[in-house]
Amino acid sequence: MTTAAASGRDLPHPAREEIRLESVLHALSDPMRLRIVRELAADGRELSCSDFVLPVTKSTTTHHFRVLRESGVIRQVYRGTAKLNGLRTDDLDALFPGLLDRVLEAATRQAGRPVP
Amino acid sequence: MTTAAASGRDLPHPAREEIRLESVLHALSDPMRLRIVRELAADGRELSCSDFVLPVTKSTTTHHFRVLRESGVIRQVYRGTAKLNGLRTDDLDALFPGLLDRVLEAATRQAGRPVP
DNA sequence: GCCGTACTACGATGCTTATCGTACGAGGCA
DNA sequence: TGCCTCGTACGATAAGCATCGTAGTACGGC
Repeated sequence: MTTAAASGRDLPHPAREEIRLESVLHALSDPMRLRIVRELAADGRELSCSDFVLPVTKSTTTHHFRVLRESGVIRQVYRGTAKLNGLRTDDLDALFPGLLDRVLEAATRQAGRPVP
Repeated sequence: MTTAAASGRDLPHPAREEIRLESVLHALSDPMRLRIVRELAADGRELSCSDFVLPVTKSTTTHHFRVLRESGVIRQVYRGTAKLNGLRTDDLDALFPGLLDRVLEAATRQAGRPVP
């Protein structure tokens, strides 16, 4: 846990045992959100929302990040004016072992290349 | 191919290479459809629609089977008055190795028991 | 204190979808 | 042939959701 002194308010996340498989699958079934998750996985670090260049407006981006957070796929922490996003790999692997990895692998296969 | 003499018309299925990960995830993200898929996997055989006892009407059931077929998750074949449904495990495993198994495993874990 | 950046909240919009009911077609069986 | 079962088609409905634009809040830097 290197969540060193995240300044500011914090956002509602589902606890590990509240994460529902159906919600996770639904969150991952949107191309834009799958893309976000792939980039997060590829980078490994926590990224701010503005690190993502998506072909939608900022409000739509906010919406997608919210869906990902509320489904338990990502964790969001305010850090000053930025908001850092990280995959909840620990929780997801504990609940659904291997699932996230297979989805990411499947996405890469389908795209024919690793994430840009 | 043991598709022995399925009587009657046949239904439109996506070819293997047309199956999209997002569509599969979306198909599996509905509780009713995930339940259908779990029962199909648990049984192993091809089941007719009426083998499923779902808390929805028949038209809704038809709709869910159609979504599963059009996303490439199941294969449907008419057999007299019945329609047999089988998982496309071969195609799914070829495209997205391990994905279906992990989803099924995750569903079982979450339900706390194998499919009824 | 003021400004700019990062993100949010809210309302609108149009599309998708999960659900139902009813009416219909296809095939087995008496 | 006529009936029953299985499943479909179609229309309706209500909810969900992906998207946008605008207006607003929080925070860091000047």
